[in-house]
Amino acid sequence: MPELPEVETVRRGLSSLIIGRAIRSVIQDTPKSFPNDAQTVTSFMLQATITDVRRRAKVLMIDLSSDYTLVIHLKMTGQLVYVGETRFGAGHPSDSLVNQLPDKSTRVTIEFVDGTQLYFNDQRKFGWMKLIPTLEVPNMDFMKKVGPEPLEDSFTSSQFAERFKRRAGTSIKAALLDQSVVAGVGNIYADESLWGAKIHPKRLVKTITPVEFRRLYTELRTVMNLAIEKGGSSNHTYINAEGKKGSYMDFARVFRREGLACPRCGTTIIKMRVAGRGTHICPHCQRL
DNA sequence: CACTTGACCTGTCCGC
DNA sequence: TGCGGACAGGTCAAGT
Repeated sequence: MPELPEVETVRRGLSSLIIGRAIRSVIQDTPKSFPNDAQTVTSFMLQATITDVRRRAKVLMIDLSSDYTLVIHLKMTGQLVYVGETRFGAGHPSDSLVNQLPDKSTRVTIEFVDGTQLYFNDQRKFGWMKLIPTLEVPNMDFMKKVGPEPLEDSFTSSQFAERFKRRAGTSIKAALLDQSVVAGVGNIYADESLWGAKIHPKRLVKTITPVEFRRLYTELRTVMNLAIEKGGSSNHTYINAEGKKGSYMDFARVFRREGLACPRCGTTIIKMRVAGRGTHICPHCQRL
């Protein structure tokens, strides 16, 4: 699923919902989704309290009072959904999504001492959560190689352009999706920002001009900030920590809009394959 | 080293 | 209505 804006939306939701709660029990029904052994889970999760919820790139980190951290990657179809006191309550009819959990895609259930639950659901089982000493998290291979956060105030346009030099021979779309170049960009916001910057996704990195890099930097940040404001993008799988969908797709300009008019020039948007991914462009605004 | 492709999984949609 | 294949918002391990 989730790219930076969706993961950030989940982080914000979880932050307000689970910090301060103590864990009563953990059910891991697939080792693939949660590889730690039961002994480690018992020792460092049970009775521990959630102290913080952080994000780096597309990875979530739930810090525990035991000085361990649950590191979580949702990959394509992962969800973290909190079901609290409102289960069967006024705002949630008994057939609503959160009242149907756990379901067949539930991989991990964390129950808190107050009786509320956090579910990790993942239809395709690509996602994972791992329990790691908090101090070890920065030493994970992923953390060591991932690129800078694109929405940090300190991240400049010139740093952005500089990061791409290592991928000079590949397409701009493949480079944008490379997490070691810039953190958190996935298929939706790659397409949306390339459209905004009027750059064809197959253009080789080495042919992108400084002016184009500057436009791409600005568009990427604008699109991602808007997406966070709208609670992310939802297909049939993505939901936030409260089980609700995001509305960015109502604002998307090319992504999954093939056959519709480009909002800038009216040309019909087409879908193609770039870097092995479905890719949406306006063939008039974005030329090779 | 840089680059591309296939693999990991399950479910859904589309064409025959 | 059934079946095969392509495809899905992500990353790795392989291959060239």
